[in-house]
Amino acid sequence: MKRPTIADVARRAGVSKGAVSYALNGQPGVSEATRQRILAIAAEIGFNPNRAARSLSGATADAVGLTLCRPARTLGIEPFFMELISGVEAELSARSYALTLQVVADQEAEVAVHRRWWGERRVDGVLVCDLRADDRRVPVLEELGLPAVVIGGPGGTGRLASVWSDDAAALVETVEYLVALGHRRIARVGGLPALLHTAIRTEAFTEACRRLGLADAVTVPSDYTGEEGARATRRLLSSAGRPTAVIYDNDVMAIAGLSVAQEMGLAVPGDLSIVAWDDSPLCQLVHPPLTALGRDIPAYGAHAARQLLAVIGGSPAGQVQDETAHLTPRGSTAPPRAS
Amino acid sequence: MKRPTIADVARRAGVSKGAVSYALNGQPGVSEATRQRILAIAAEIGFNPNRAARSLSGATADAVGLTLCRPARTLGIEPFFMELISGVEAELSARSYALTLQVVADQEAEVAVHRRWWGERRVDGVLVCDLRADDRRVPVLEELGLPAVVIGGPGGTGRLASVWSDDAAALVETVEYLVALGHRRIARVGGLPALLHTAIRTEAFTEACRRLGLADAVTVPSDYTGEEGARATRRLLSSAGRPTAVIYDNDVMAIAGLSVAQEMGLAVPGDLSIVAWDDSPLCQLVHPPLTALGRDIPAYGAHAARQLLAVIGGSPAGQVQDETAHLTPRGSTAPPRAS
DNA sequence: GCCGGGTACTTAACCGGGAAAGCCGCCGAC
DNA sequence: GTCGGCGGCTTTCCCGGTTAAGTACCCGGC
Repeated sequence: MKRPTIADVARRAGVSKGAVSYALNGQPGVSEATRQRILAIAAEIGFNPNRAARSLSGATADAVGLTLCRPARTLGIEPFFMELISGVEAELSARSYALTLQVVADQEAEVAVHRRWWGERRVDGVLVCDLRADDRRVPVLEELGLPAVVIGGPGGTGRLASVWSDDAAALVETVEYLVALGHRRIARVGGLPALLHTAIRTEAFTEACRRLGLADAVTVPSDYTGEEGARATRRLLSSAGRPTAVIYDNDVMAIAGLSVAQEMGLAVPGDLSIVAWDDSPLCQLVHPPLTALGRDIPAYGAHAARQLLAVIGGSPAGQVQDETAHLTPRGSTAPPRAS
Repeated sequence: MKRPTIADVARRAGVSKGAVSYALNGQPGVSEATRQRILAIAAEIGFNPNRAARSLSGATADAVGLTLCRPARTLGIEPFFMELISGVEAELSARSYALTLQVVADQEAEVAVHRRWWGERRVDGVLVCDLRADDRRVPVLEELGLPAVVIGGPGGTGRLASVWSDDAAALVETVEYLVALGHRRIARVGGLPALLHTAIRTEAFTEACRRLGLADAVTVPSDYTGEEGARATRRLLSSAGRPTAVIYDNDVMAIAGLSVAQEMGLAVPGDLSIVAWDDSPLCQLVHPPLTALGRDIPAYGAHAARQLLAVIGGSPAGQVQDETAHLTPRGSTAPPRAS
């Protein structure tokens, strides 16, 4: 089945391909009658302009790129990315932009992909996830002049646009809530230490605990997997002066932590309160349901996509603050049992 | 920052762009010395051939498409798709193919996307998920002649290539295992009834139960969400002659079912055995850990991608059978308590 | 009756590669 | 010494759109 070109439409309409181009793109230069005739013929034979030809003369690829730098296992287990992609996609497809996805092994590979995409003009811009401290992708993107929106921050995004959420505020709110319940020994199981938002959360946690006069604010680093979350929890719960509340940097680790507590004979929330970051439906499926810090991730993705399209369109790079995660108290948090 | 073209390389090398093209593509027609000089210059100035220009003359987009037709919420919660994408991506990026992703609302939209992609030559082929009985996408793809690989089956794929896994065999194995443990009342919480693999599983379940002489093989339809899984479980466990074992079509529903059982005061596995389909890490995070039917999903995706590249390359469309899911017994299954 | 100006087109150049065809100089064969 | 053939290029055209520049025609005004 061969695909019709603009020349086929032109021939059927008895006009030149220039006229067809004007008609299809809503440009002046053809009469209304001719325009309608051309549109009808194009629809009838199922004409779609060849994207390559259009890109070649127009210099726009009508596609944006997203690279994911996580191993397959943690990519699958975290609802975050798929929800983010849904949101990004909803925004992009409404404007007929395509999303090109690439899973990479490390930042080196990611930078190489960015360079290639830009050189090939395969994408008009990229979305950047998992920002790190002194992220090497930022200077490269600035140097290339490749439109980009960083999903994360604040800070560390150079002159690039970004969409960020105030994780520090959310964490402070959580610590204050736990302290209000009567907790004095609060620990945290953090995400990958290399990621900037982990550092931001750790800093905020430490600071909030000090301000509220809590003894030691332990953060155990982890990698978002259930195994690591379980291991970290075991370590915390086995220590002398074990915490009465633990905050987890994602829901999977929180669920693993809940299991460990139960396996060690500790009642949740009686002996241990648990708070999860990322309020996926999983939090409501376990017993007790988890108190969680949640926000609208698809909307986050949609905002990032919208901002990227704006940057591609020439708008100045801004730092857009998205909704702050809010705490939904459920059955996993309660005042600590008097000991 | 402007991007170098083949003409820039040619000028620097003091040859024509034809010569550069031959040199870069490993064609005969240039001396080895010239080829090396051109390659060095291209690398030095960071030349990448413009993908649009190459597509325009070569008629290949070097990209494949994947459409996902699920609401954002269930997309996020199911590790399946993200793992599948990881596998697809690994295979594609090894061959420098890009993956273009689109999330659509329904099959109508999906067909429209396929037509557009093909007309625009944006992709060289597509992967098709969530096959339905009498799937309307199949005849359209056949008519368009768009290379495609269906992820699912067997059956219903027309003349399209497919990669499938023998869900019926896996389900039979599971039923036989439960019967061997002593269960006589087994129920199932199924996935979306419209999906072909749900129908295949339901058919196999009913047939296996009849063959083994089990009274009634109830399948309660659901939609893969935890809420629906919980509701279905409540219904099953409230009925007279309630089942002693339940098989769930995904792990999220199984976890929800486990919660419901515990909330109703039933011991798992003492009063109720639970088997989950899709053995994600979540299955090992709950108490008791779930007996699950698992297989290597990234590999499944990689096989599909490899087959699609073969079909694009002109190989005849074949039906490739992938690994059958295997049962990993864990703590959620045991002989039923004598009642 | 001729000119100016707008409308409705056509023509042709261009985007950046790929590749067929052409050209030139050199070598060996007869 | 002349011709064929080949290596190593260059020239040219092509892919399928967009768009600047050109053209034919019509209409109104003076």
